[in-house]
Amino acid sequence: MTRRSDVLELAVLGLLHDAPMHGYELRKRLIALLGLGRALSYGTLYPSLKDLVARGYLAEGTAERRAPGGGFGGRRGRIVYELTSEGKERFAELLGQAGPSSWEDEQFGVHFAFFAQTDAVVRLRILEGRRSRLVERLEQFRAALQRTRERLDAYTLELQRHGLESAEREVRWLEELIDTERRGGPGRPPGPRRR
Amino acid sequence: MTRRSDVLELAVLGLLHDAPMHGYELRKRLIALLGLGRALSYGTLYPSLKDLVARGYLAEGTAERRAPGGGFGGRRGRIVYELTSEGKERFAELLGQAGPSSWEDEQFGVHFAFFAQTDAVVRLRILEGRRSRLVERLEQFRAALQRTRERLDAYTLELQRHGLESAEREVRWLEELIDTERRGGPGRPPGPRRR
DNA sequence: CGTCGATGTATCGCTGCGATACATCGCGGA
DNA sequence: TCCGCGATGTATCGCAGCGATACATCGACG
Repeated sequence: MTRRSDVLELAVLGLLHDAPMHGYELRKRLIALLGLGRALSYGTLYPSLKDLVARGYLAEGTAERRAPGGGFGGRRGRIVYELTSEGKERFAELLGQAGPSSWEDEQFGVHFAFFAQTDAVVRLRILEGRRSRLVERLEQFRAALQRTRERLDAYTLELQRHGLESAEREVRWLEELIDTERRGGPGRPPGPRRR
Repeated sequence: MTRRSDVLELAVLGLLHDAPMHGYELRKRLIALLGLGRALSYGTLYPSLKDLVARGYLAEGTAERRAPGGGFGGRRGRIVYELTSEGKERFAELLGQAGPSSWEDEQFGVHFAFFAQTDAVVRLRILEGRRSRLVERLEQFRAALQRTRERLDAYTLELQRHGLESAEREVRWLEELIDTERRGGPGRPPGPRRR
């Protein structure tokens, strides 16, 4: 499962939790947040927003935007989306989940992005789940490589080597994060942090 | 542009260039080749194969596979796909192209995978195109980060930092490849290579 | 005053992904 | 002996969502 819209639900709720926004702005933030190379399409975003409104998690507000000269002016004003209280509950609920879906590729990024608002126990569970997921993939990959090594030309071999190295580095990064997490996390250690 | 099927066209042609294969096997190889985390669906592969057959690049051969005991046995035998001579020409044509599409994310991987069969000039052009594409992305990313740095919490910051570092490493990798390429490439220096 | 690029909302066609169905094979265990 | 199960294998269907496009307003710049 884990449709694109699932990722979107958490991300949108999270972004709007900080401040109300309209679609265009939301889209830019989402792309930055998710590190999407491929741009997120409006054909994905707007239907998703409509769905969230229909489910009662978002409210649409129309911000007046009239031409200084007046007249009838601003037809088609911008639409500002805002979290309802149900939306806030839903966000908290999603943040509390730490199942397999939380550490699949795309979901992980979003969950991580909101770690500052996430419970420490959940954070750790997600990081560890993600790590074992990656390690598992790594094993499989190494095994496959082993089986076909002698059949490969220099370029293919280099490509595989590079892929393997990236994956290993990813695991090491996670391990450091887990370690930091266990001794208090980067966010809020006992003493208050500056700004 | 650059639909999934475009990537598939080159990849399929390239894999079948080495040896005829049936769909199931082809799919496994494609996934390994493209480093696809998300599995390539048959709903993508089979229609694509049909299209290639219709365009005359592939020929379908049915390999008999009857039960030892005989009988009517092998209904629905496996279908072996094989490159036609037009297919070979098409493959060579695609390998010779070095346009922007060759160094976009997914296309680049496939092109790289067949570098051993690619002309040295084209190889270099693709590598350099890819590099400047990545550098460009990097710049944008850095600028965006600069603009929002102080608004970010520790976790988001760490995520961005990690993304940036990965991208930088990717560029360095490409630079090494370009360098190697300029002094003769890993594949075929003057002397002949074993096997 | 014109126009150009950024901001902004919205929809439509078609690609291709996930799920599923169906069939045969070799294997290990009751 | 034969049953079940997982791997091998071909095939299609629903529908999510991506790319393209249309349309409108804005500020900036010459």
